[in-house]
Amino acid sequence: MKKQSVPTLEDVALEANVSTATVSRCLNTPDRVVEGTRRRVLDVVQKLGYSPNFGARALAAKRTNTIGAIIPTMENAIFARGIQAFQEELRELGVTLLVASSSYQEDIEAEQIRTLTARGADGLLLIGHHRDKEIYSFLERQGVPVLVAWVYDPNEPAVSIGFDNRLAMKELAKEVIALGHQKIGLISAEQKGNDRARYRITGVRDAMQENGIAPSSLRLIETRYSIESGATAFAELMNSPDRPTVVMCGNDVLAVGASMQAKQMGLRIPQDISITGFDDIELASVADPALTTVHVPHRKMGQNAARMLVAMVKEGKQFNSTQLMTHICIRESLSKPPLHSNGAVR
Amino acid sequence: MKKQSVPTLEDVALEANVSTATVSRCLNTPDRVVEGTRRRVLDVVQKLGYSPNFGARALAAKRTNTIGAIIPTMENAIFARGIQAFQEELRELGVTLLVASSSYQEDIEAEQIRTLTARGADGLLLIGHHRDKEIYSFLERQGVPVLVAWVYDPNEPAVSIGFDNRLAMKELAKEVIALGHQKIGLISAEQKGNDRARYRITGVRDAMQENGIAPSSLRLIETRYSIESGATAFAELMNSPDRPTVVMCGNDVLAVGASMQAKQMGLRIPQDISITGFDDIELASVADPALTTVHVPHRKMGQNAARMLVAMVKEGKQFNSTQLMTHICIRESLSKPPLHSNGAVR
DNA sequence: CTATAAAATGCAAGCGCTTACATTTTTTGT
DNA sequence: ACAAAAAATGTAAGCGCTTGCATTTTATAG
Repeated sequence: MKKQSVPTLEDVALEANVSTATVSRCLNTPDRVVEGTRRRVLDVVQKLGYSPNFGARALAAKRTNTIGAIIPTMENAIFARGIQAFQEELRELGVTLLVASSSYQEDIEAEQIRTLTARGADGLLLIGHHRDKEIYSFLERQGVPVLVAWVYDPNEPAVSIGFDNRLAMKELAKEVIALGHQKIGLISAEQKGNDRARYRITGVRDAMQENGIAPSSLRLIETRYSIESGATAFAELMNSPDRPTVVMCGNDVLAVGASMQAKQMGLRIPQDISITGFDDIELASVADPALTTVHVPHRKMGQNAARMLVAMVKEGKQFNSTQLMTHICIRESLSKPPLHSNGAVR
Repeated sequence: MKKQSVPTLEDVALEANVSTATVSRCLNTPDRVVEGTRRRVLDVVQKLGYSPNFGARALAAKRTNTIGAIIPTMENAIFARGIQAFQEELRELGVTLLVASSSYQEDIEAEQIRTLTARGADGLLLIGHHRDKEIYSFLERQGVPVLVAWVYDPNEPAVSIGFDNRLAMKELAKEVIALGHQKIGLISAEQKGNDRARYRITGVRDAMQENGIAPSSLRLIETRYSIESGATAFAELMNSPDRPTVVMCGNDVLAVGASMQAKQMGLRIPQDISITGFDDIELASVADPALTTVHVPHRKMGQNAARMLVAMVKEGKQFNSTQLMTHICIRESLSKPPLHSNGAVR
């Protein structure tokens, strides 16, 4: 007949005829216990199917070997690869990852931060700098180190690992402009609470300014990240008077949506309309035509983030923000504007 | 000067001039505390930035209001929508979701199950039935209810919510065969440890058998779930002698990969080759041509799963497995086989 | 073989919270 | 206005684990 309740350290200790302290040591610092005892204890652990209670452990030891990450969404691939790499590296380091998503909503993010902190996350990975000051001070008070990813901005107080979104987008925009495009459409995520989106928009504006293109030549649409909304936004852009000759998108998902819509409208890419993305996720290279986009070193970012954060947590190490480089990925969806492209069709 | 350490219940109690019990009640059962006291306490909570320690709470209360889910991958959209809905519904019910991914590896899944259990997950959502018996008995011993999703199989001991993968795929295959296809290619996920994949393959086989098609007419390739591997597998299928006239795919991601590869090879879909998917994720309807696939009610599954699991946890309720219906989504990527399609091209 | 250092183990005090039960305060009925 | 019932609050016992310190055992040296 099975024991009714979950076995505890004490059950193991009793059965193995040692003290709870010894059992604990067998589990946490096995080399402080002599071979024979250890084997005996571990056998009992096995036999009883003992599994330590996390809450009690966290309470007593004041650390959890857990790191939390809060990403805006799990619904598309944008964060998937980076987080996957992050998780893999953490595993190597013996740390568990807890992921939560905020649906791009600040209040939900704040709640998730509290939840993960209360659950004893030793450190937190957050996306982007933008959030209430109060959250940062809360985390500081709790003694939970934070690493911001997906952006690099040395002027922000929080330490970050990522890339210069503004610069990356600016480089791409310069490329676009160099090809002769003067009227630029831009489909972006909503700027509110999303500094990556803001940086990228600024990047386009900067490139335009540097090339003497009037800011009014930019058609900006903000929408949520999904293939479908990319398609809708694209249609809107195309149906406006004085339509752009290129549609730059805040990420690859939007760009794929735009691209599908273009085909649907009978527009050839890039002959009739150029489209660019951002991120270089798998989708970008398999899309037809393959997307010109900005390559982001997601895996590298995830790996480094893991190492940094663990060092911050375990050794109290301080880091400076780390910049990773992006590069432009020229593929088929971008070319010169069509010759007589001054205005709407017909 | 700020307090050095994280404030505890006791700090709040002292400052508010009440007992810790009262503070605890203010937080957990506010209606058992009189208005004035409550306000005073909550003010102090606010002021001190107090946040309850999860471990201590779990330890004392023996529940965590947390549910864990372990999905095979976060890398693509297959599970995203269902899990998103699951999470949203849980939020409504005041329960937090913890997600972990197993990378389709049994041992990692087992580890994650232990981790989440030790962390005090009150219940677990798992994908598919297939896993070591020992894991089930472990969970039973720990008193952690499990709900299996993405499959419906009343013959399995674990209670599940999902659809009949075999039947769904069989229906689609029957449709395919009815159009005249005799040589069928099938790109599947690896069967090992993935009962959904196995069920789906069986579905195709069943449909073939019912229609008197020799089992040898099935070309099966197992590969991992990614656009790229879908493309590779498709190429392999096309380059084999006696190539199929239709390529059925274990999911939409593979199908999109196949579709891209087809275009690359100059094959028209569906005139030269038909392709089908499974899941009906967003990608399927925006793909060009739009994918004929099996629609799975992901959101509904997620929602119901949340309600069931919470009822199991909170009220100890027992459920029978629940079947959700899928339906075939006929779109453009499937048609009759080309007229003279007996063998390789040329 | 004994003295001493080192290694192994045990003891017991919390970690921060919830909750049954005890006590005090407020409300209600007459 | 007073007793009894109800509501609010306090007291204190754990929940299961880690860990500093004390004690016992084993290894090492003379």
